[in-house]
Amino acid sequence: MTTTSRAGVPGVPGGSGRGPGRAQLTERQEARRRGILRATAELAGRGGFDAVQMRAVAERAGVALGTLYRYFPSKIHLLVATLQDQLRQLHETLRKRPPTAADPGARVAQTLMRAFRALQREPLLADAMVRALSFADRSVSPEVDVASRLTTAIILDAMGAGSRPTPEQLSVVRVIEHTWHSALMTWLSGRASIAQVRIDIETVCRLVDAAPDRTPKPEPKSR
Amino acid sequence: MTTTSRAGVPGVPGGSGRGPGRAQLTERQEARRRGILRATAELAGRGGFDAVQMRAVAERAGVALGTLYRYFPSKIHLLVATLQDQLRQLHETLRKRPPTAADPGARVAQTLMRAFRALQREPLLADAMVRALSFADRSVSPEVDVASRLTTAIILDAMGAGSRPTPEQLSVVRVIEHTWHSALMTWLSGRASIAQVRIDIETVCRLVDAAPDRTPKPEPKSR
DNA sequence: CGTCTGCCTGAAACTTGTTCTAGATTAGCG
DNA sequence: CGCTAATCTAGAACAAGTTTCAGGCAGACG
Repeated sequence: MTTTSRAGVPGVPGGSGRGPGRAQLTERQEARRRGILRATAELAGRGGFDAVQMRAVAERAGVALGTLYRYFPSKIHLLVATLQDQLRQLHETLRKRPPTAADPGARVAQTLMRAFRALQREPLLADAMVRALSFADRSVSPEVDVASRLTTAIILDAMGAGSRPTPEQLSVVRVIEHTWHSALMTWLSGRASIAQVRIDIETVCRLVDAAPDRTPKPEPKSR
Repeated sequence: MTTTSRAGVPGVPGGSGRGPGRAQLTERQEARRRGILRATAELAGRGGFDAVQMRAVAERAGVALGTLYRYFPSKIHLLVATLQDQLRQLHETLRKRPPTAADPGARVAQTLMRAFRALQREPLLADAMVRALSFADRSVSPEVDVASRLTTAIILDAMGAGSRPTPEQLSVVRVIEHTWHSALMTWLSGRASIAQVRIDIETVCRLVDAAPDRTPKPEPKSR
């Protein structure tokens, strides 16, 4: 249970003797991986977290159960990878059609509400991904971190914070992210309405305009 | 799967023909319930979420597995009930020694940091409770709602918002709660440091002092 | 061409949450 | 006291995530 990552044992298919960095997959392997993620998204979209059953994913993707586990060491890893996929798509879309509001805070709110509407179109898929994200333990930290960084990038883009956000701004972004995830969860579990989620998002986004774009104090902190 | 709550079938021991409200338990049953919760907290404190295994809880509490399930219809229910317990204790403690800071926002931050330090003393118990809370689906909504209301009450107390908080204040409290839960999760999964959690809490608490204590419109709400 | 190493398959096994069943106990009540 | 309904116990059974194993296949390399 929660074996974390094994040392030298092949984790991802191609991850044995290759370089220590990103394991790079062959053509067929890349296709297999995509097929697994597609099967996952389909199942999740139809029945939410519970419908994403490892045997079902393997069968639908046309791979053996053991192979599925070789690509994704747990159901949580699988769903977090799916989330990463969706976030990358969203980031792409947003890059093409950026938010239009004047204030940075309003732009962030607009962006998040757009994402929220996208999730409302596939509530069961959203359920699966968000539940996985919040259930993830330490063994999934690296993957969750990637997802978190993607979300941060999306919010920073909306703020127009440029390439060097202040620590102040980063704190605000973290708080926005916290609110976003948690508000989403309350909506998914039926304890908050869509309107309430909007209010929460707008409330927390007020912090953005209160945070200075560039702090006028150039003192370097020692960590 | 996720059978939600059955209609007339006995859910809690005493919940068959009695009044429609809270099922009230006999002496022995109340003791049994407490014993189960104690066993749960002990196991959680020693090994976190994974160590709270239903068979182990039943054995340690000296009840049969079926009985455990009669009292708490799932592992998640069990852990959320444990959380409710802890929140009630915390609320009690805080009532005796309220935060001392001058500004409402600072008082809230002080209160949450005190709670955070308490959790740091039992990180594995915290892990179990928070993971359960965030993994809870619709079938646990009522119980999660109780926990949420307890948290809200604690924060409102710290704000000194009196008995009639404004909708504005309630939104801010919800956002604080979101941040609190999510920041806790990032800490528990090792993706954020204690210092970072403090910063996030302090950041979000800035919203408190920006929200009006009493809106200048004295219209009474019907409710 | 033959071999070798690593990847993939199919299937069984194991773990833990959850459900079910049959019988023993208990509590309330006439 | 004896009856009845609810509760509790022990244990099997089931479901889904995860692990393991024996063997097949394919490309790399001599």
